[in-house]
Amino acid sequence: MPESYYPEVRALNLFAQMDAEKFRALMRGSYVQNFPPQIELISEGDPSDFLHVVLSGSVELFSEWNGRETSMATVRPVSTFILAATIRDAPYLMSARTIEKSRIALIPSQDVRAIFDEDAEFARTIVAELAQCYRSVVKAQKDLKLRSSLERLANYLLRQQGYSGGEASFELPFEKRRMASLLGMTPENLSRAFKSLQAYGVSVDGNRVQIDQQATLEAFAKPNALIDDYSS
Amino acid sequence: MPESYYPEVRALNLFAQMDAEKFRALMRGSYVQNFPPQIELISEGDPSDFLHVVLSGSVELFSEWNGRETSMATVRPVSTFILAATIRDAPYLMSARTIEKSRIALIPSQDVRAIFDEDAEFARTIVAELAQCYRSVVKAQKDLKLRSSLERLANYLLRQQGYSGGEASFELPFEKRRMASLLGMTPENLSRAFKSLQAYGVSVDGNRVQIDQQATLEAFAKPNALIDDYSS
DNA sequence: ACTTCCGATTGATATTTATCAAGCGGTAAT
DNA sequence: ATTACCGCTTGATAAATATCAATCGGAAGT
Repeated sequence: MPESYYPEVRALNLFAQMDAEKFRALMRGSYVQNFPPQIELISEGDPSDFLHVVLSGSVELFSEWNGRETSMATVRPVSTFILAATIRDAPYLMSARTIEKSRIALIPSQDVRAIFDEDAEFARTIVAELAQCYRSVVKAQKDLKLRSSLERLANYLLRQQGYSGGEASFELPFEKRRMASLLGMTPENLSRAFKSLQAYGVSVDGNRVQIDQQATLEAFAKPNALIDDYSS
Repeated sequence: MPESYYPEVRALNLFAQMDAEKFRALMRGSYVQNFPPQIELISEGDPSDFLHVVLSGSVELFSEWNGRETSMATVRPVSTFILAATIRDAPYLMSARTIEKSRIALIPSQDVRAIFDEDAEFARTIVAELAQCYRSVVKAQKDLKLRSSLERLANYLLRQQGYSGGEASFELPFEKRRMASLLGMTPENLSRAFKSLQAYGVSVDGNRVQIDQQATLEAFAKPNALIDDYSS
């Protein structure tokens, strides 16, 4: 990786605290690349050669089985993905594709494992990141098993509203078909679900959502920190 | 914790490799306790004061929302639970209750975090265990989102068969109502699903399952290493 | 042996969700 | 400007799943 990229990567939480020498060692075998939209970066089942870090753009993690496909998560800057596979030196459980034009850092998995053993500060950061990822999936699973699709959508909208600054009106971050898959429903049902939420003061125009009766929607959605607060 | 318990805990993967001195330090503030069945050990939302290790018996992890409850996982010896909450010093996302009479080791979370910083070997083991947990939840989520309840049951039976040694006949590890919740369905539908699987050579008598047409069942279930192989 | 209890099962029905088919409406290329 | 495309929406229908009510049957206690 050209040294000009170092500061950008260095600024990430994952690398900010680590020893300068170790950081250089880690960067030496790494790449930063620009990818166009819709490029499949990794395929589930492949060996995990690189830890990936999204620097800009966005990436979708998805999985397939028996001809079906589902969206598992979206990764936005600045986050890693497939950290667990890297650590265990195990095959990827999910595939990844760019949603939009994205810059991705690729760090050889074996270097990550080696530096993990040498740099306690780095080890601590890695384990914190991994624990965070784990908790996110647990929350997603609770969302899936405890809520109907309408309840999932209502809470999803409230979360997005929070990310966007809390205003009554905000933009959905991507296409509705992708949202539907992420929420575990079909695009047709997502349409109908939006319609049903009109009763709670939700209106949609393209990607713009407006929540006119915040309290009413919240009374229906019953958001819960142990499911919906992705920061904790 | 009485020193007589040390060897038993020391034998666990999590502690086997760590420095003797550090191990003693970790044990000094710990407990081993026997619990009767159906005791709620922790409640979701509580602060994570102790890392728990199941030494014998079994524990159910479950979650609640809006008056509904779902089983998230079962923990069997010898495994930890709520490791991620311990590491992040964050509230538990799941509650835990004993299924049967169980012996549980309780290790103060702050000691785990302290020793993590001091003992690189321990850190490596912790991170491997955590990565394993993460991958398990991802597999569970793929199972939920990509498969119908009948397909989930079929694959569940094949996995249980594998754990039991691969014979055509084997025992289900616990009550059907708990299985149903784990698989994301109602007890009524689990009953009906078993009936549907008769067409693929599955018969059930109480907790004993018999698979008469292994190939037929597998052709229907289409088990996949990236979902069903919990060892990788 | 009898009763009580409780999980499992069964049947009838309702709800939720998916599928299929058609049409709408914006965008981009010709 | 026109056309083709594609994602979104809508309606009709089917399939999957849940709910409700009743019964069965084994285990535990009397």
